[in-house]
Amino acid sequence: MGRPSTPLLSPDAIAVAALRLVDRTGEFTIVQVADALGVRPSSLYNHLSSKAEIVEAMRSWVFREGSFEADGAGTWDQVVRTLLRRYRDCFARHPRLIPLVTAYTVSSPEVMSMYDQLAETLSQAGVGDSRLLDVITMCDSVVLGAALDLAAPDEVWAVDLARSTALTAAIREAGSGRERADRAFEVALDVLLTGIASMVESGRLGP
Amino acid sequence: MGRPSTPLLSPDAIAVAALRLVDRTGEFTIVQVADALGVRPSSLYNHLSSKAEIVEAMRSWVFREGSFEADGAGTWDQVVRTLLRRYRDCFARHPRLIPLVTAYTVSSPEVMSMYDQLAETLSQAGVGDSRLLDVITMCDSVVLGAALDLAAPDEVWAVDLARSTALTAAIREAGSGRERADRAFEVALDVLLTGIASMVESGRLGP
DNA sequence: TCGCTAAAACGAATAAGATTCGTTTGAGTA
DNA sequence: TACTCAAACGAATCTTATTCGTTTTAGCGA
Repeated sequence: MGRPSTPLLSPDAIAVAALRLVDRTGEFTIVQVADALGVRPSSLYNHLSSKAEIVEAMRSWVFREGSFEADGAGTWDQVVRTLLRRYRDCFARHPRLIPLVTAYTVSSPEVMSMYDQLAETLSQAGVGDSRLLDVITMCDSVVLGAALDLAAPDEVWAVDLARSTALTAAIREAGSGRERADRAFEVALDVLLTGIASMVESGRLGP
Repeated sequence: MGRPSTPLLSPDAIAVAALRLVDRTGEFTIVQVADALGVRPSSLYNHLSSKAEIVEAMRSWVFREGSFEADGAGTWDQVVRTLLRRYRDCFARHPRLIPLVTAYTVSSPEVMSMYDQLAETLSQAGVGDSRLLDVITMCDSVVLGAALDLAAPDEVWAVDLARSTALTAAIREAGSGRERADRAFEVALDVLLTGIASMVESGRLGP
């Protein structure tokens, strides 16, 4: 015991270990994380000072894993689509983490940089300053909502809960699980961008 | 002590007491709820069998508080707007509850009935069965996202975190707090319904 | 009206979990 | 070589949820 020649722990190492537990079981405890790292629980506090900070470290790690660098290519709506897909992908890789991180909703720096690119792109597309933040907020809503959808159990869309014929038919038509959620997100992107384009054109998102 | 002539507790009474705590402090413990009701903690377990069930009871109560009965009047898009506004209003009345209930995302019966009305309305508006659930999912995303936005601290949109001039300007233009979130939601409804209408018209949401 | 059952409260005990703190060892540095 | 600080440990603590057995009494059938 005592200080080891090479450190056993680091915020990232802790985040990754915790993330593995969350991916597998949907939750984690300090003891479990410590065990996974071959270390005593109290040792974690030399690197992160609360369980909430571990969750933050997980969020940060997950967003660093996915890249938000603009590849700038294509029309404005293609750029927006790409950015939002990448954003959602970060969540999609770790669905069980979603309930933990949406409970706080603190935007990490990585996400802020995506907001920046979103702002530039939408602004050039003709969205006025006075509505820009509202539109960005909606983009964020769509992604976060899609993430929650991803985390939700399938039984949310159980046929027997539907009363109307329309909903019953809709549920039957739709697939299930991941594929359903993926398709729904793509449709949401279509609706979102069609709506923005149409409103810009008619001047309703002007300055 | 012993069984009282008139019961001190009920799931609703517990939910309301817990909700008051959440509204005030953002969290609750079993002991606090029991204290508020003038009762011992273990007594709660005669009515609800876990803390998670208390959260469920709160969710249920909050949705019963708001009414989703269709007033059927107006064009299809007015009906959808009304439904989604009421849905969001349920969350908006108790912003601090949002992080607790979005962590689970189990749809209560009350919400299912709203889905039914949404399905009927959108179906008659021309959304095909094969895309209907996707569109409903998006509506849900927009509302849940807006709810999370409502629960988020204002500093999410801190000017000094923005790097691009577009985002900086946008943040300056936007107000703050509740009014900002409310306006963003209205814009989101505009974009959402404009997008749906446009896609229906061009046949991209057909059967 | 009597007696049975089960509801609804209590109180004590348990157990899990996060967090603190003092201690130990060894790495890096003046 | 000595000093300092980082990083691990282990024990202790404190908060919370939850369980279980007990008590009292309401409601109900005979």
